[in-house]
Amino acid sequence: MGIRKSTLEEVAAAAGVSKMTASRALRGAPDVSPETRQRVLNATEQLGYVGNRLALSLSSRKTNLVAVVVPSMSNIVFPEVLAGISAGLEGSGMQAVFGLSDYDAGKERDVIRDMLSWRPSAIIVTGLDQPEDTVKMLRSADIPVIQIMDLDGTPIDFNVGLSHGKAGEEMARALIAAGRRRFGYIGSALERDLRAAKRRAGFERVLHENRLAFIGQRLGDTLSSVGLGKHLTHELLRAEPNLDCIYYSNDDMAVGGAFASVEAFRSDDILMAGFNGLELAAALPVRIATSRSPRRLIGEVAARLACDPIASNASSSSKITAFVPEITGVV
Amino acid sequence: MGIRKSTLEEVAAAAGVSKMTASRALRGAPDVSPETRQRVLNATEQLGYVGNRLALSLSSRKTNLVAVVVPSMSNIVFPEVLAGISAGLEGSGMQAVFGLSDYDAGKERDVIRDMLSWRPSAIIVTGLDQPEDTVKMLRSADIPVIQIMDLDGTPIDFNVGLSHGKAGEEMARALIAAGRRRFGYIGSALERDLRAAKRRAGFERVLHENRLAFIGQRLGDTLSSVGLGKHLTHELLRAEPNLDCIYYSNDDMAVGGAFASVEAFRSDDILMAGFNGLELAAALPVRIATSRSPRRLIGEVAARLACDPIASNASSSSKITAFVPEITGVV
DNA sequence: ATGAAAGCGCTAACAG
DNA sequence: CTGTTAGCGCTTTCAT
Repeated sequence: MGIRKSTLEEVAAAAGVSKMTASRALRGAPDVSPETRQRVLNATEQLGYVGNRLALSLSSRKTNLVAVVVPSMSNIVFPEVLAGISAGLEGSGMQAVFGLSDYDAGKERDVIRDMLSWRPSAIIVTGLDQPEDTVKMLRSADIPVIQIMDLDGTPIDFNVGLSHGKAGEEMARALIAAGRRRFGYIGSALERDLRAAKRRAGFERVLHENRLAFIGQRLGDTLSSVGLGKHLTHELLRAEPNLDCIYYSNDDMAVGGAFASVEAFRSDDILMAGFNGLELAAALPVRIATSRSPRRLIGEVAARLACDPIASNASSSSKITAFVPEITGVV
Repeated sequence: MGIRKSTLEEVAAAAGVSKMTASRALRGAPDVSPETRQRVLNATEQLGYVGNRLALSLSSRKTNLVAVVVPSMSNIVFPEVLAGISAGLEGSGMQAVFGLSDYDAGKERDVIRDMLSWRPSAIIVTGLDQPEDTVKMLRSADIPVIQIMDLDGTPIDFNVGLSHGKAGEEMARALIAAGRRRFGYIGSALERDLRAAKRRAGFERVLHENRLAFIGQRLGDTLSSVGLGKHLTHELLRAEPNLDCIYYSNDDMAVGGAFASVEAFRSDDILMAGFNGLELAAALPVRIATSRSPRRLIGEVAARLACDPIASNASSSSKITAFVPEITGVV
């Protein structure tokens, strides 16, 4: 249904040439006489011809498709990555196809298998923690695999992102240097959001190095959100009133924490620290600390690699592109 | 490159059957002997065979692809629509392909043309204000066209959304009923965000009916954001200190306005009103008014229509699915 | 500069 | 239950 549209053959007939000539004319091949080309173009216009990429790709054995798998759409971070990819692909003739894993390894495997059946020219996946069977599938696809966001692990092929372990460490160092000592932690679904778990681990590592520890914490089990962050913060502040800093699994949660601190009249004596550097966080009436993740840029770089893995790779000589998040708002 | 993988023929050979039998076995056709099926499955496993959907779709003349075009990814609203679509498609065997228009009609046309070349089974586009040539292209694609989000206009085929004109009207009525009289307006890029413009027009219509008008306004020219809303609010409050309510183009801007009101110690005597009903807005330490748009649901309904336009249509008897946003926070 | 033949990997439509 | 014959709409390759 709906797949029935005019074909190259009909265009060719209307223009009084062969399929091949029509094909060449449409693709702008050099060896077609100007008038023939014009006749073909007219016929195309006339019939409202739209090429069939299924046939094109099957025949030419290239799809110009980039498969992209991200865990979620309900946090603005991944849409921004996708926007970056979309921008990075612009003008390259490549098309992105997106799939969602919902932070679920099994679902991720299925989605990847599904996308591979379209024979994409490259695939971009989030994180480095795919189970072995997924990795095997990715390897045997025999196309460039670009793992993004995370750097803590062993990449399959290309890798663009940042070390979340180090991001947690650096944030802890900055906060301790600024004089913070009584830390709490608030996060959620860490068994699914592995990057948030790595940040927490890094943070805790530095606390221990400094003979410190989280005095209290609250862990939600639904996905992170501003409302959840606010709720858990109220709970934690009630249980542990003398914290001077709370580290959150991300900025959404930290913004909720900031709201809670305002409501509890604690915004002056406790600092909330998150991760991502959301636009929103910068506009807040109270200051929060955060590490800015260059997520849009990560998307653009990954897209560039997907377009031309050879050239992009040659120029950088390494298959790993590492970013270091910038810390702001620590006082 | 990369498109070379094992084929059905190889699987069939390895299993000692014909291509057709292998094909039937893999698709779970009823008339294949259990042992034959097992042999085929083994061969599939062995070779790491992944079906080629290009060939499948070309041959069977159906793609199970749903094309989706949204204007942007930088506002959480559209990712949520996509998540809804993704959820609504789950289990149907359909796959969504996304494209971005950047709120640009020309780009939208190109993106749509591009997507149509994949011969999708249905297409979902945002809004009702496509230029004529785009509409013509959509019509001649001869597949279900589902226009989402907006209801104010003439749909091509299916239509799922809400009336933004009425949403603006209702918000104005509610605010006036609550005693608000001195209104300001803050928005941005209204020549591109047509739905925001429709809300503003509806709002203004009701103001006029009540012999009221916007006392002051500020219009940004970049896309809406919390930071922009905050900045423009500070400006407007300085120029017009005695407003008692500001209507914003959406919740992002209104949240910025709420932050500004806190910073200006005006949060008790002025009400900020937006549109969308963001999760964030509900967690704010100050109250804002908003109309909750059922964007995720719109995505799910659209997806269902894309899967089975006949059945879905029969049950509702109409090609239009209208939602009415719920107003909250008006005081 | 143009055309004819072959085939991409799969399924539909018939046989047996 | 299984196999055979034709394509799907395009490009590739080789002629002319």
